[in-house]
Amino acid sequence: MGIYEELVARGLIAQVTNEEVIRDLVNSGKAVFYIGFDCTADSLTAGHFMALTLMKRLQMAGNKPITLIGGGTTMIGDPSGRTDMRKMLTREDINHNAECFKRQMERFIDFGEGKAMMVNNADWLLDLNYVELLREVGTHFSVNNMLRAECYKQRMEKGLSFFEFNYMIMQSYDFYYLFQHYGCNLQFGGDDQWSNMLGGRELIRRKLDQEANAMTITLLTDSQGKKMGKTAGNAVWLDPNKTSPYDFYQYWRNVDDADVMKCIRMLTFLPLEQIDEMAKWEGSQLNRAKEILAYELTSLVHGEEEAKKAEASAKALFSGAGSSENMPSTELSEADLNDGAVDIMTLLVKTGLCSTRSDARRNIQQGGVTVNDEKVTDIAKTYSADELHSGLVLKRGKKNFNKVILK
RNA sequence: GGGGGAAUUCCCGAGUGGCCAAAGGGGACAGACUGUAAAUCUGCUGGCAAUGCCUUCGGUGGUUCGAAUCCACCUUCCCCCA
Repeated sequence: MGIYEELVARGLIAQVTNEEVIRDLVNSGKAVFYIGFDCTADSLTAGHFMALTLMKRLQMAGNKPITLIGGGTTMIGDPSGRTDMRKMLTREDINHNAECFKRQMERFIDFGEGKAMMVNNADWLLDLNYVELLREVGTHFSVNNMLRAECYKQRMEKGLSFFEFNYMIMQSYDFYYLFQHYGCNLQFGGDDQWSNMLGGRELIRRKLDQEANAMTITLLTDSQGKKMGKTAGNAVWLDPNKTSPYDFYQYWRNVDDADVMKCIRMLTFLPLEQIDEMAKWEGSQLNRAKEILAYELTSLVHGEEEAKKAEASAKALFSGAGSSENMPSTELSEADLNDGAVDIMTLLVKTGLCSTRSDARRNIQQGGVTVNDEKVTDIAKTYSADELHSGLVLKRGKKNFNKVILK
């Protein structure tokens, strides 16, 4: 089985421009492909993760990945699939974010001699001359066609500025540029990028009369059709300082039954035979599958050691087995004490378990808070320095823990 | 360029002078049930030194005892005509 067939079996491929050509290219290791990443934040997210693993899979099959950092395109912001304009970022922010991306990507992709490349489209996009670009590139785009593109559909109702409308042209230009300078013959991207990618393919055909291809990756959605990799609108980050390995682990540990196998298939590197075997599991057995998913992904992103720690903490918290030493914790100092003690609401807020004191009060009143496995019912309950010295395990709800300790 | 409309809390959306921290829905959170799942039911959802006080209805200023609600200007967006 070639790598292309494996990608299909894993359900990773959404759309392709020319299946035969793409299959031959990747299976023979002759693809030079790129995926673009716009640096809208200072860390990659779980959403980017699938693209990174795809790069890795293809690289392992002998193909050459080009990771494109969108230092230029981020100046505009992709309107695809969005109902409002992105916040404009300054050049400094973008450069900073690009640096962060770079460091994270190096964990996944082997950038050794000739094995992969990293480029930044700021290098060619920012110096483009407007009138020249219009003459060279603009003539090849039909506004009529662009307006029909799926990626602008939503925006036709809410409004779309000319500024953002140009995003497609920038991305198309990237492909054209990489094709010419680095022999890049394939572009990959999220399924929401399809029209942008076709734009590039079309530009290459019109200007150079040559064929370049594009393939989109299935968007990882949950059983309700929502994009995965987000909790309450917040991204699940790959940066351990923004999303701790424990939280990362928990995110995957908690996916719906309906989504586990899909995630395992699409995101992990486990052999397909093993996955097919697991696909037969049912009911509470799926819990085991979730543990595997969470462990595998945490291990890929944060390393085996962190994955083991996260798993051990989870076991300690949920089943009583294992140690609590790796649980998220908060250190207090004497300065946090008031008359030698701290009240429960302060603790909940200090540990980040509750966002405000009101929030803490509500949680206590609804019976959602325990300390060392004892339910707290009094919002004025206080804990002495002695108790704090030996450490208290605070729990909000069923899944949120934090150990407070007074130094 | 001309004409019309809109901006409300996390989101959608009601509210057109005091009864408004603001209906309803969604989401989030907590409880029950479970398998750290889903579905269902219940509660809850601005903040605080809390039978009260403070901040919030695009922005600034004004009218009024009192403004999300009225007036002026500004900003942004949408629709129609050019």
